[in-house]
Amino acid sequence: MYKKLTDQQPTIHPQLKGLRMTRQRREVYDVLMSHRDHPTASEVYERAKSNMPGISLATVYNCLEALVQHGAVRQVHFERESSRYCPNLTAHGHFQDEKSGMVIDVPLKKGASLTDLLDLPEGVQVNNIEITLTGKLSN
Amino acid sequence: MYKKLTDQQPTIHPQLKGLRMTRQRREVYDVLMSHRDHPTASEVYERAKSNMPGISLATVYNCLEALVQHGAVRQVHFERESSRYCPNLTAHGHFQDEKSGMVIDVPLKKGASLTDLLDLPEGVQVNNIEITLTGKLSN
DNA sequence: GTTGCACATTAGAATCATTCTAAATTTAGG
DNA sequence: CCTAAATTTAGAATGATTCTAATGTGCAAC
Repeated sequence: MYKKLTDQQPTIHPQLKGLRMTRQRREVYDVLMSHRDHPTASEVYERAKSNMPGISLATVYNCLEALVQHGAVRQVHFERESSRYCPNLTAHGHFQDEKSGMVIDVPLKKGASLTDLLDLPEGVQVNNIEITLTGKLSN
Repeated sequence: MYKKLTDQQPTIHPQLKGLRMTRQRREVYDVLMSHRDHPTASEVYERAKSNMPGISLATVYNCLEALVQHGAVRQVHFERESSRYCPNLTAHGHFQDEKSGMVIDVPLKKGASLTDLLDLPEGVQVNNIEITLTGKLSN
């Protein structure tokens, strides 16, 4: 279970080193770490408001951007739907159920590496990879 | 070299079977097949206008959607940028250069299959896969 | 070859996620 | 405690895409 960040214990989390810690960023980070689904910015906003009623949507966007830039959180995209945010930093892809819209993490099999599946041209430096699947979750 | 579709020779292309062939759909399809880069809807619109000045942007969107539904063309997404359209129907991913925005196809190594790299839960039916890489094209 | 009608096209308005703006506030270092 | 630089905020702006409703057209059936 994720333990909420407090003012007393501000930045133990390695991913947040070097990121100026504001109340709003802490709250947004807590929202992501405690639910661990794949909320959109608006969903994060709704959740954050329950603890911090005055927070604004623009701030939620700003905080999410800062967390993404620092590598504390990843952005996930399906088509041109709203960006979703994922705190799982291991190499993995995402599956979205077409009916419900629900997103789940899809781990890579261990030892597997995407880059040796792909025929990349010489001299490219890959900074980010997204693997997104869509389909039906029959169960 | 792709040979333009004509009214005389309307629908030899297997991917277009069952799709009602209008002048506009033919034009949009020709644009995609003859350049084979990864244009956005607006770029397709600009190119289509040179042959068919009266075509509208809404129609280009409609035609692209129809071609995608029929599996004649694929949509490609980078973050929340405009959708791009790709006539390459083989299994492959896409790489986008961060500086220029240019997109290139990244083939899978032969014999390779993405699904046996991934630890998918039981009973999921995968209908679509996108593999998108971003980074620097150093050369 | 003609016809009918379901499906397409069109211009412009509407939508909606996201980014921008500029003023007020807050953080963290000294 | 003070200050500079960064952050927050409400609301406006942006921009890709979709919607609307009126007009036009492909093509299957005759």
